[in-house]
Amino acid sequence: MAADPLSRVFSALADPTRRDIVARLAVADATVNDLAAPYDVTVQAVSKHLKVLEDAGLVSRSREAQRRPVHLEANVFDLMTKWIERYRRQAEERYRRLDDVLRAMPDAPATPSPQEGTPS
Amino acid sequence: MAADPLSRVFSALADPTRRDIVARLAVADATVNDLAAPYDVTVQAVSKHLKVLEDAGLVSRSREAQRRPVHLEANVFDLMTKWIERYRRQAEERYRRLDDVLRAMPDAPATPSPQEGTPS
DNA sequence: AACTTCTTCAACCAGATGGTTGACCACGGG
DNA sequence: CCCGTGGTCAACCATCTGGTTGAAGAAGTT
Repeated sequence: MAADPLSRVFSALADPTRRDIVARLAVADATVNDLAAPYDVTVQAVSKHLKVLEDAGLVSRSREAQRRPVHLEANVFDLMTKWIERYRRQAEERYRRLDDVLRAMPDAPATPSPQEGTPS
Repeated sequence: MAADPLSRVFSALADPTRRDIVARLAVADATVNDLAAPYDVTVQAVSKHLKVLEDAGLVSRSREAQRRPVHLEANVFDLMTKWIERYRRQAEERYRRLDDVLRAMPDAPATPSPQEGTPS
């Protein structure tokens, strides 16, 4: 439970129910009961899901009478996006470089494309 | 284990070791033994991690003599990025709209901007 | 003060997860 | 042919996770 922030965010979104909750919170804030309605699990289970999302910083809960409206904190998405983009870009960059190497291959017979394989 | 693709990808990246493996594969393909070297866990454990990454479609393993070079499939990142961006955008849009509503508040005494507003 | 509503806490349970050890399979090199 | 190397499979273990039920806290309503 004491994992790094990135792990918590990824882990929180690794559950379909929690992703659905996030999707609905993107439209409007909602109470725990509202959020629990569509699913056939108990309210307590949804409360637990919200705790996971809250620990990940994806959601915040305020107080309003006996209700606890849940609010989506979209800015935490940045953490993930940055991580993802970094390695995606890096991988693509590497791919591009490999292409260059292949294209500039000095002692290649005649651009050995996969289609015209040497017949054993 | 039979979860939807998005859950598998998020879940796969919810582990620091696996994220580190992805980070290293973004630089260059590597064998299981190479990948296992830096961590103080057994090679079998790393092999399991790779299986998780493979099931998520983040990684592919080819055959080359007795070695099994692991390759990063960066395109699967798109799945996540799309999901994230969608709801981030939606949440920001909602935020913006709320701002508009507040700004256009008809029966407001004198344009209650956040700075000078009496926040209840 | 008593009651109802919204929510969380606590204890429990089944199944997934991350790790271990030990055996095994697939190669290439003597 | 046998052996060393690279990798996986199988069984086992501790812990985490998502769900349940039951009780309790917090804040309005009557």
